[in-house]
Amino acid sequence: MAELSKAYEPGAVEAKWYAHWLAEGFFQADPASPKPAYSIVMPPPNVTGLLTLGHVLNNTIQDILARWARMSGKEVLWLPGTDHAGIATQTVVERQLRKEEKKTRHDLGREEFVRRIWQWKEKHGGIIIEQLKRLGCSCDWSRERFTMDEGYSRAVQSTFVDLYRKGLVYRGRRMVNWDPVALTALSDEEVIPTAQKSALYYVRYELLEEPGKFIEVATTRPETIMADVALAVHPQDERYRSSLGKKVWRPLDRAPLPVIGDEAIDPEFGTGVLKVTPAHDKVDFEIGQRHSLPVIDVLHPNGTINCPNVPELDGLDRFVARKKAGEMLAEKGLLAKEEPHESTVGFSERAGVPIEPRLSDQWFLKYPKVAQARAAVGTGSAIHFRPDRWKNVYHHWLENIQDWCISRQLWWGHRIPVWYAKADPTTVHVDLAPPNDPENWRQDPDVLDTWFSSWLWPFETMDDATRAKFYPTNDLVTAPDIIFFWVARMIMAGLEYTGEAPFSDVFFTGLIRDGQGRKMSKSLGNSPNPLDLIEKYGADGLRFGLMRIAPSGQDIRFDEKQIEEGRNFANKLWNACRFRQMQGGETEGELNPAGLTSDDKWILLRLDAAIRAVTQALEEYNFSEAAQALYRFFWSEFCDWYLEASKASLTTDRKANSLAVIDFVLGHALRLFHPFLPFITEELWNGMGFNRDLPAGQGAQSIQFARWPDPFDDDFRQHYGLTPNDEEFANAKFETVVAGRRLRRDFNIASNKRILFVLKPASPLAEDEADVLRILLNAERLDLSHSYDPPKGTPTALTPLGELYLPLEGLVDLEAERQRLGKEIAKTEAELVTVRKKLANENFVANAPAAVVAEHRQREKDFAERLKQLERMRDSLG
RNA sequence: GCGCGAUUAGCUCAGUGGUAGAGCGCUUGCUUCACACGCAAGAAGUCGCAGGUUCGAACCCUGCAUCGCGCACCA
Repeated sequence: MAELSKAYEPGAVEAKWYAHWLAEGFFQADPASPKPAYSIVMPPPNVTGLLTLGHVLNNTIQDILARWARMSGKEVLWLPGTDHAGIATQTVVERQLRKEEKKTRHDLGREEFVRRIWQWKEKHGGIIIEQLKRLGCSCDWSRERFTMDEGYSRAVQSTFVDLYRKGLVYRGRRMVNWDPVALTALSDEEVIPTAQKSALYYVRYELLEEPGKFIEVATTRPETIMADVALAVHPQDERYRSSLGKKVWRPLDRAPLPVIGDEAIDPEFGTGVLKVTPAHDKVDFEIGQRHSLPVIDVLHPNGTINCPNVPELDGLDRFVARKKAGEMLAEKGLLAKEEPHESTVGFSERAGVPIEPRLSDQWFLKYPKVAQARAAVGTGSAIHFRPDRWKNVYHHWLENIQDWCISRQLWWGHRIPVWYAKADPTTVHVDLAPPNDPENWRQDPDVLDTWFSSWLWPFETMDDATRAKFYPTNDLVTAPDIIFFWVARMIMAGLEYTGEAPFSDVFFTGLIRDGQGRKMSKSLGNSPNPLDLIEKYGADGLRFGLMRIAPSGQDIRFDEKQIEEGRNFANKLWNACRFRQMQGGETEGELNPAGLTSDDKWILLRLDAAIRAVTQALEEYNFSEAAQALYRFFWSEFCDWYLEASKASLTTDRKANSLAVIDFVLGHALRLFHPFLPFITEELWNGMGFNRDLPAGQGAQSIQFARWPDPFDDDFRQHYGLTPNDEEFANAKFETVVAGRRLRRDFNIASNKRILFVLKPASPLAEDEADVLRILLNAERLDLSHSYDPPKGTPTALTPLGELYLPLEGLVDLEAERQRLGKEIAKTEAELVTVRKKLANENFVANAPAAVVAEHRQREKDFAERLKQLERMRDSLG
C-alpha cells in the first residue's frame, strides 16, 4: 500500500470499494450455499423518497447485522426494494403536471397518466437506492424489488381474489375516512388524531309547536346544519323530556326535524343536545340507522358545500362555510353564543388536512389469522419484539381490530380485480382475468391500499429457491410507528399464506429528533441531508457517529457534533494504522509467547474483553453499547496506552515482537469494526496486508468474509501466559504514570519538557518496565533508587509501584507542597472514615455478601496504609 | 380518561442493590518523531420531588410533578 495520507479521506476510498464489492458480487445471496442462512428484508422506502436520517439509522443497523452475519459464516440475504406509495407518488406527479403543463390527471386520462407516473419512476424514482449505496449497504441489489413489479402485482391481486373467495374481502357502503384533497378513502391507521383549537357554536333550534321557544345545540360544525335530520337527547335527560317527539325548525335550509332520544348522547357535553347529521359523522350515522333517519349529504368530495338551497354557502370550502354559517345564524338571531373549544380532529397522514367522515362504497377486509398473529408475538412465541414493550401496543391493536378499508380512489396502484356487469352492477366477476365478454363489464376503477401490497413483502419478493433457503427471515428492523401499518399485517399475511411467522426478531429503532427534541420534518427544515453529512464526514463517520448515540429503542437527539466524532474516530483508526505502517516490516500475524511484555499481555486481555463486549452487545441488539465498547477499547486502551507504551520497545530488540502484537490487535480490531465502518476497514485490511495468507472466502478478497473474532479460550490464555496479574500490574503502572503526570501538571511543567523522575520502588521493578514508565511520563530519566534522599520540598506522589519523586532543585514552594499533601491526606481520611463507618455497622457485616464485606476490609487497609505514607511524606518535608 | 416511555455533570446519554460514569463542551499546558479530526492534567452531579422496603437505593415499591408518545372520547 502506498504511504497513508496524514488524514483519512473517505470520498475516493468509499467509491472505490463499493464499486469493487458490486463488481465482485460479494453481496449476492446464493440459495444453494451450504452455509447457514441469514436474511433480512429491507422495509421498502417510498419510490419517491429521498434518504433521511431515519433511513440512515435503520439501514445502518441492518447493514451491521448483515455484515456481522456474513463474517460469522452465514449466507446472507439482505433483500432491498422500493414501495410504489400510491398517494405520495400520484401526488408528486400530479403536482409536476399542474406546474409544467397546467393539466390535471383527468386531462390526460387514466392510461396516459399512469404511463407518465411510470415514466417519472424510471427517471426520478429510486434515487434513494443510489443513496443507500453511498451509505455502504450490503444489499443483494440483483434482487431489488418494486411493489408494482409484474409478478408482485399478480401476487397482490391474487391475494385479493383469494381473500374474496374466503369471504374475508367484501364490498360495503359505510362511513369511511375521506381525504378531500387526495380524493380517496383512507384506512383508520392513515388518520392522525390532532388536537385543534376550534369554536363551539351554540345554535338555537325553534320548536315547531311552540314558536318563540328554542332548543340550544352546541356544535363545532355549523356548516353541516343543512344536513341535520334530527336533534337527539339522552332519553333520561329531564331537561328535554317534554320535547321528545316534538319537532324543531332546522335553522339553515329551513325544514322540520324530529327530536329523538338516544342512549349515545352525553348529557354533560354542551347543552346535552346533538344535531344528528348522518352523512357527516360516524356516530350520527349510527344514530340515523337506529332511528331510520334519512341521509342528506351537503359536501362535495373535495370538501366544498353542496347545497343549492342555501346559495350563500353553496360551493364554499368547508372552513369558509363554517365561518359564514356562524355569521348567518348570528344575523338571524339563532346563534346564542360562540365559545373557544379544543378537540381532536383526524388529519390525513398524506395530505395533512382534516379528513371528512363520508358514506361511500368501498372494499373492506376482515383480517385473517388475528388470533394466531396475537399469539405469535411474545415470550416463548415465534416472534420477539425489541424493545419488548412494543408488544403491548401490538396486542392492544389486535384486540380492538377493525376491518380494513383497502380500496383507494387513485389511479396509481394495483387495480382491484373486480368487474361489474353493465346490465346489472350487482353482478360481480372477481378474478385475475377479466370476463370473457369484457365489453359487457366495467372494471372497478379503484386501486388497493399500498399496504395491501407491502404486507406480502417478506415472501412475495422471493422465488421458490430463495424462499426455501431464506424464509422465514431472521430480523426485521423498522420504526415503531408502522407496527399497525406493516408489522402486524405482515405477520397475519405470513401466517395465512406461508403458515409461518415471516421473521423471528423485530428491532424497533427510535425516532431521530432535532436538538430541541422536535420530530425531523420537511416543513420545519430541521432535517439535515444525510448526503451532505456523508460528503463532509464520510459514510463511516456518519454510521459510527449515529450508532454511538442511538440507544436501543430510545428516541435520538441528533447533533452534527456527534457525526464529527464519528469522523474523528475513523481518522484515529487510520492514524493508528499509519503509525504501524511507519514502523516498516511485513504485517505479522503470529505471536511469540516468550517475547510478550506485561503490556502486550495486558492489551491482549483488553482485546479479549472487547471481543466479548462487542459480540454480546450485538447479540442483544445493543448497537450503541457495541460502538462504545469499540471506541473505548481502541482509543483509550489501545492508542492511548498500548501504542504509547510500545514506543519504549520499538527502538530495542523487542521491536519485532511489539509489531507482531500491534498487528495482531489491529487485525482483530479491523474485523470488529467492519460492520460499523465498512469502507475504512476494507481499505486498511487490504492495504496493510491483513488479507495475506488467508484461505479463499475467509477474508482474502474482502474483510467482509473474514472470520468474526472469537473470544480467547483457556488454551490461548495458557499458551500466551495471560493471567489476571498482568492486568493488575499494568493498571498499577498506569496509575503511576497518571500520578507522575499530575505532579508535572501541578508544578506547571510543560508536557513537552523532558524531566527527571525518581521512583523508590515498593518492590523490584525490571528495567524494561522503567523504560515504559519513562516514555509515558515523557521523562529524560527515571531513576530507580531504594535509598533516594530527596531534597527538602521535593514533590512526591504515592503510587502502587512506590514513591515517585519529581526533583525540582528548589523550584518548589515548600508550603505549597505541604498544602497539596495536606489536601490529599484529608481526602484519604474522609474515605477511610466512610469505609470504617460502614464496617462498624453490624448489620452490614452480618447481611452483606461476603465478597462485598471483604472488599470493604481491603479498602480500609489500603486507605490506612496510604494515609500513613502520605503523613510520613509530609513530615519529611521538614 | 387509560397505557407506555423519559427525568443522572452545561449538553447528549450509559449505569437495575455495595466508593456516581462516558463522549462532547469548559479550564490549563503542549506543533512530545501516527493523529490539533490530536496529547496530557483538571473543574464540574442534593441521580425530578415526597414517602416506603433494605444493613445499604440512581437502581426495588407507592404517590406526585414535568416532558414526550400511543389509545379512547371528542356534538
